[in-house]
Amino acid sequence: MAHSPEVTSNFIYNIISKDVAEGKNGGRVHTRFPPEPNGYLHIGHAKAILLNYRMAKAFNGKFNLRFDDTNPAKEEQEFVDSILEDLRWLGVDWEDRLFYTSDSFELKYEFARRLIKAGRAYVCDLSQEEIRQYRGTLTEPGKESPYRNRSVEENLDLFERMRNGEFPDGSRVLRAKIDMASGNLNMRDPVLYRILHTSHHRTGNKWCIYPMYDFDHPFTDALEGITHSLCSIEYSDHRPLYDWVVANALELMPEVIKTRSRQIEFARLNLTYTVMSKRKLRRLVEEGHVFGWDDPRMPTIAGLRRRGVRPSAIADFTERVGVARADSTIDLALLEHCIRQDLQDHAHRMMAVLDPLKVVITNWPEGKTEMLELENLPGDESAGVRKVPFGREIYIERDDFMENPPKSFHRLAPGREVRLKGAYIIKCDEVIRDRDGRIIELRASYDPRTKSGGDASGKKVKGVIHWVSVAHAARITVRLFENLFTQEDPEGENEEELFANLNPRSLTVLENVPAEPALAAAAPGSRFQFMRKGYFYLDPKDAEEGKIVYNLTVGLRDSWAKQMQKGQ
RNA sequence: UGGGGCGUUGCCAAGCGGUAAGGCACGGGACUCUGACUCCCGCAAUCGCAGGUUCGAAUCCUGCCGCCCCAGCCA
Repeated sequence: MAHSPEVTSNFIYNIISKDVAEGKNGGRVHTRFPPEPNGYLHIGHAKAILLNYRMAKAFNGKFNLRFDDTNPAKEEQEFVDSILEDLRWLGVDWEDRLFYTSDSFELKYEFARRLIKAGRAYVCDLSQEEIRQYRGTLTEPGKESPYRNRSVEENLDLFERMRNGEFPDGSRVLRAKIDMASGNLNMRDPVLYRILHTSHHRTGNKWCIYPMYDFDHPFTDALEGITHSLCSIEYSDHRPLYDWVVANALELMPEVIKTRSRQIEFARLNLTYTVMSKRKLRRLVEEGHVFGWDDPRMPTIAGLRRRGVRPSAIADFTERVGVARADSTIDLALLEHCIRQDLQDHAHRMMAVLDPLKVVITNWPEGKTEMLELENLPGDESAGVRKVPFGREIYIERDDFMENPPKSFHRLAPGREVRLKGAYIIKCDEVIRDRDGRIIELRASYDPRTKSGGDASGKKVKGVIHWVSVAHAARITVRLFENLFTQEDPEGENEEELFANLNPRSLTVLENVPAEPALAAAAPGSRFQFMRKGYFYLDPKDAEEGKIVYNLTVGLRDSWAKQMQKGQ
């Protein structure tokens, strides 16, 4: 079993504990995940999703799913569907609480009206460029809009006419009246509503004004009863505005707003050798560097799923990376470790030879086939056994043979013996070459006394290698993957250089790979360990077209290869 | 020259005034019909730096240094 580490304490858990102990919001805990449907979810989102979900669970609270669809120009149904699929696959449960921020546009409109009546919001006619200029800079205060002191009546009238579609895009906005001299730019009369004559994927053409995130998000949190609104660190600067909106909602909309929601920020996940930015991921897809959002090389949930990673591995990983406020980049090796550990006790062992070299066992009778019994999962009898055909000609991996091996090499070499997994011990007698000197075949002899399970020979060999019978081999396609990026920190690279130097070996397709017959008969979506190679996943998407394609999920650790590398 | 954050081993990360958890990576060894898995052992005289408070500081105070984020009618 994949064992989870002790749930180490984290600062968010500590904050929530304290809030509960103090009886805030009646001691309730209610979290949410608020994706914008404008892209696919990636493993960084998984961290956020599971953090929110776990916090709710840990305190016997609730978890909502809410699509943040305040910008119709960027959002699409395709992404809503993919996000839903990914979340279900991850195993989070929002019960009956699937919401869209657009569900409450009407209430927000009313809230905006009350803000106007309270003299805390106004319609501003400044152009986008003027608003920018009036905002000031990081070091200089802004100046007040000339429209800042319009009467409540005029503001109410103008705002209603904005809603009624009387004004073109960009001509007016609704702004909060806060503080143009604030050191925090977010507080310099932030825009609350803008005019957008764009059809929305849910509300159609009902609205032509749409709320901004900073106005919508805190209100919606409070409306849904969210007690702890977890988000990434770049929103820290927005917290005063978040609090401003929640406080006003509580005061001005007491009939529907009861919760004093609180925002807590944490550092987003970064992984070595991969990018998490939505834009760069989109670029990989749109420029055709990968097959799609679900390409197994992508760090998307869909990509990881298609690679063969199980949700339990992602859950384990997101627990192990921890939660903190410091910027960090997690070593890809940790993810790979979690994936291997998760598959270790589940994936049945099979044999396939990725880089075949033929071996003829000269003392094995021509035409004779023996059905050998192999365990599916050594150490776990409940996983059962299977029959694997063995014959006179077999394939072994080319690198399991060395003509002039160092003494530490435990595999096959001229005059040396090795055990064929689950079969017999063979000795290499002869090396056959083509006219170019390339090794094309080995001749070997087997020792009949050494049959696996009943070896009476007393022989001890160091090496055990996998094999596939030539006469019975099924043929499969195998896809091997390497990182898309060769740089450890691609996010920190110059983007054009980054895309000009993508790893040319990120994908290797091996056709006609000899494999034991069971691999061709497996159900789509099956996961196996190809012995001594790695974990592989029978691609369900290709299976729909009748193709048998195995994707590499993650390779096995290989201390021999590591040793060889060191020697060079 | 403004505001908000962050700095604990190669990478993460506990720690919240009482004398540096854990994981990954790495090195060594055992075991092994997967050079996998598993199991042992090793891996921070020190917590960005410098002062100060204290019997005692990674934890408190002061000052430096370094890194990240913010000037969308994006989220």
